[in-house]
Amino acid sequence: MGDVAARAGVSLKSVSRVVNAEQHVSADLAERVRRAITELGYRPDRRARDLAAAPASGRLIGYVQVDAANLFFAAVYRGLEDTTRTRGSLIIAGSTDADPERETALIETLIESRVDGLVIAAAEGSDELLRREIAHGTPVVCVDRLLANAPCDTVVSSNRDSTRAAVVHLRELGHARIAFLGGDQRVWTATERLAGYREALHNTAGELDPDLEIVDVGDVARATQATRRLLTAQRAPTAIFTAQDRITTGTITALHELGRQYDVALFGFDEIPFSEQLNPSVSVVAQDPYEMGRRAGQLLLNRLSDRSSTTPVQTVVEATLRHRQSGQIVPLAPQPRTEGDDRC
Amino acid sequence: MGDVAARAGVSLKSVSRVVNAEQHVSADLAERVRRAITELGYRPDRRARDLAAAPASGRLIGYVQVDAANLFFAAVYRGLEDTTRTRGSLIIAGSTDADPERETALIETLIESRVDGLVIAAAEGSDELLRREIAHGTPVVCVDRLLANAPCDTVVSSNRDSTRAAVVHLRELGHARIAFLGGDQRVWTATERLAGYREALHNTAGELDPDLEIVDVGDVARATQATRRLLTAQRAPTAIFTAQDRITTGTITALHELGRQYDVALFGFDEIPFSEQLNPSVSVVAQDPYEMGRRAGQLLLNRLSDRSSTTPVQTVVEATLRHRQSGQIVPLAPQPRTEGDDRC
DNA sequence: TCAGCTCCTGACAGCGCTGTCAACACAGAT
DNA sequence: ATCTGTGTTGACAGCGCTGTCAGGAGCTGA
Repeated sequence: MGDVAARAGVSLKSVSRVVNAEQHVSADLAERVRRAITELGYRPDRRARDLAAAPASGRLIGYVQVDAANLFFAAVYRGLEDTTRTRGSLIIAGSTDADPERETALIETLIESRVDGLVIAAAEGSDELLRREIAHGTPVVCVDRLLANAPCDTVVSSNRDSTRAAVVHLRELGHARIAFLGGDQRVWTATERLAGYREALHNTAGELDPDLEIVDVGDVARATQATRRLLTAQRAPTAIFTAQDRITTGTITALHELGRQYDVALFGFDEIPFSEQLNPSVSVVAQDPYEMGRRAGQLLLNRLSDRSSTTPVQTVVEATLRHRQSGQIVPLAPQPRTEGDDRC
Repeated sequence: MGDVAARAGVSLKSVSRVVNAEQHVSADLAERVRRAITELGYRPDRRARDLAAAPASGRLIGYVQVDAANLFFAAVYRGLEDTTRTRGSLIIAGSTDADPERETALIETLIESRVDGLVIAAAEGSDELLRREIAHGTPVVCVDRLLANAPCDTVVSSNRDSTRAAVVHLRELGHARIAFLGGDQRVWTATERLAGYREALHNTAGELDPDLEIVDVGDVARATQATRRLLTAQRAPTAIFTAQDRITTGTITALHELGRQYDVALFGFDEIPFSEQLNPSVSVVAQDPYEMGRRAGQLLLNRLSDRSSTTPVQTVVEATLRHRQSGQIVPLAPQPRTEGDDRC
């Protein structure tokens, strides 16, 4: 920057003014500075600018996610990126793999980078650290998770309601025994979905059999295994609700292996690729992660521009029931039924 | 930091020493400083540290990708993240959506953030800017693309060779007319794959019909349409090579629509989700994007630690042919055949 | 006792930029 | 001729930290 100033024969401050397009700069001087800049290939140093300028210009945002290679988190990221780009913000992201230590370390590093805002789409954890940071004045938005006892904006899906709706649908098809395959119950979304399942059975006077509630099968292999066990057991379920994309994948694999894909109904949480092309096509509750990221970005930007308000905003992004073939399969045993089409 | 120093009754420099775990610090002083740090909740400012410290400590890495929500780029990101985390590096990423202007703007912003290294996994573009930056001393690694006339490390897949192998395989099954559906030919990987297709036909004395070479159908909808057109035309192909995951998806959709999925052979480039569960299961050339990201990270770390070497390193990550059902379908018309199983 | 050494500590400049404030030029008004 | 106001410019301090260097304490051996 000094070189530019020297070459243009002006002061440092004048270069700064030109670079920032401030007013009260004569056209002549601006022109000289601009020429010097291109001749020297000068690029301002963002770090120094942020250091010297007033704090929290909203130029750097931290994004904490479970796994960047997971479609859900990648889509949230994209939504966030697209909303915040308009303000010229950059995003520093990191994956935690649901490891609390990694999560804490990552958040600390982001804080040290003096991000102007933090978006957390991650498993539970680091609550204390986050609360301290919020108290310290950094805007934090939680996506797909909660943060108790802190004024923290939140964006979540309609986990419980949508699960309940899907399971009620299976009940209306005549299914008496509906299994639930869910993920790690330490995660809030997982408990919400289980609660939705129970509510559905409760509301429709359905059978609440603990044997049909299988949790902590959050990866493909365990879901495959659990499905096999479920279907080869006595009093096997006639329908399965899978509470997560990886579980849905595992269950589909098992169903195809056993050749049961046409007689066991399946409803999954999370859209999966090729849900339409599979045979039978797969009914799912589709979240909208891109929209969740967009909302998170907007909430963050709002906080950044208006730091006075402290009431946290809770946003629910409605998930959509996508009715396809697998969720329309009716139970094999003769049952009274009110609706439903054939079994493909 | 001043507060910490005051509270501990020491100088700024001593706090700095403790924070950086330098030697020649008495246990007593270190203890006092540490206590003051926790009491005050002090967190060092990474920006200021990087600004004051010697340059290029490899703490910040820029990653330019086409689309963060795309599985390929997300996996590259993950590989990059996992390799560079060991050095305590953070990654700033941005998506370009293959828009050259966005790409240039993004790279410039990253340069202004004084990233210590740059990984570019993107469509072509910004070559001049990158060359300048390389000349300026910033290590740059190109993933899945080339950068001519610059000492730039590169990580690519075996696009041409693997495509050739897959098409040769189809030829050996007896397919005389094999269509090629490819993406934007301004992109290097797309031209490589087309070249591999042509080499395969050439090497096996196959028919090179321009009508069977369809390019610039890089999204699902256009691929679906192109497949329909291809199969309803006279002298329709008996096998299709799709040069990209989105094209493969579109072609599968069309094949299922037309009920032709069992008599038209399909081999795709890029692994797709549920390739095993679809019926017929889908043969693909599987890239290893995570590994590509890992290699890119290693190359970058090497450059960062040894700035002397200037010879660029070219890395090819071998793609794998995953033979499944769709690529084993033999042509309908009676043909001499040497191998292959039934048509599902 | 004192040079010569190691170990520890702090003063100070400076990284590259921006905010503040003062200075100056020149217009129009008195 | 003097005053006020507006537009333009630069000097300088300081953002939060680290590198350099000098100085003091404490130990060794002569």
